[in-house]
Amino acid sequence: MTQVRPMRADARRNYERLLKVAAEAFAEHGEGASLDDIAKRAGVGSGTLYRHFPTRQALLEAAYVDRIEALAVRADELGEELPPGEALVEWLNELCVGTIQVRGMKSLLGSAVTDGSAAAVTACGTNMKEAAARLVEAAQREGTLRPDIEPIDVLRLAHGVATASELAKGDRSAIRRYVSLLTEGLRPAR
Amino acid sequence: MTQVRPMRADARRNYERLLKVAAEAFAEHGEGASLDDIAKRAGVGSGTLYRHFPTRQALLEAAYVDRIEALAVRADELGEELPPGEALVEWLNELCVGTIQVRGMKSLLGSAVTDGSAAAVTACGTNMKEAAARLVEAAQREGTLRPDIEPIDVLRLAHGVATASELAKGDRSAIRRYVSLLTEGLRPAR
DNA sequence: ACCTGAACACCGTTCAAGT
DNA sequence: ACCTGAACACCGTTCAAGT
Repeated sequence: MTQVRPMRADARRNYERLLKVAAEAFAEHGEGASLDDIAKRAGVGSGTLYRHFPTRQALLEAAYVDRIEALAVRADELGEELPPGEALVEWLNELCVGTIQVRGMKSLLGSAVTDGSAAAVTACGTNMKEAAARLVEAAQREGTLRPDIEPIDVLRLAHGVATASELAKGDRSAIRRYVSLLTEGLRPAR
Repeated sequence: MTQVRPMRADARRNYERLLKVAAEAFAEHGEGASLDDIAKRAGVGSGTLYRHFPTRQALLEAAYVDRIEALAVRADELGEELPPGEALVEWLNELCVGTIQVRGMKSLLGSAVTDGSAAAVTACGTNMKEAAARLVEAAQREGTLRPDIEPIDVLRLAHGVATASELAKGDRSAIRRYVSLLTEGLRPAR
């Protein structure tokens, strides 16, 4: 398939420096961190940043792709350890907490689950959707999840809970309340 | 109290033109609409915009203050027409739908319920929080709402549901599902 | 008292020139 | 093949000059 010729040594060095600096910058200043600043801090011209990462989303995704993959793997682990319903609840918990702790990841998750967005067909989006699908389908077979919920709904709602939690800033009890509310609402009608 | 001297005729004219144009611009381009463009379309210098509305939030709030007030009034109407639990559910429905339909209102609601934000002590924020408090307390007395939920939680969660719904873009059934999930989750534990 | 618009600072993006 | 950084466009914000 897509024959990936190895990068030239300097290109690869720049690519990796950019990723490292970008992760720091997003963590520090949020998803809107200055791209020019990232290039400067990485010691490269701004054009180089654009050559490697044509859009802000591309950089965001590259900087966090390993965390996304870890979350997808975690879904499968939980699916093996716990009954389907509990696995989904626990995964949602970790997903929401993780999304809030790592600034910038929320917007990445968001664009991955936006309908009609070109970014929706990214590796990270597909990864997450497949992971969610496995947990969702198992829980629905078991009867512990509302049957009208689609995998992508779960991801969107996690994004919503993360957004609500951000509004609570320092309030640690709020996020716990919001996640529990989400998982309660996901249970089938009484 | 704050003695409000009437504005000079030209100042008042500009103020009103700015509000009208701003509402249009926010509806068209979202909360990030260009302020310079708003000033130009209103036929005033950019300095005039800043004189009347020192921050983007101030303009946003002024443009939508009537809608916010209508929502607060609506809360009381529903409180008289329906049993407390149903009133809250119906109000949340209208709040979420209204927030999604009017672009720009979501960020206004968001900043109104952000902890530690200076904007939290705005007229619109207090208005909404008081309206929510009346419904929340009544429903909790009735026993149809989880006792650990605070009025501000309800507003933050509505904001979260609106965010999740935005990700679904055109999907009309998604928002219904997300709101129903929120109201289900708000019911006391079984 | 209020308005105007030039001036400034900042940021994203492109591209000609360089290696 | 890749990098650099000047150049451009755009936006928010301030403020001296004008009425």
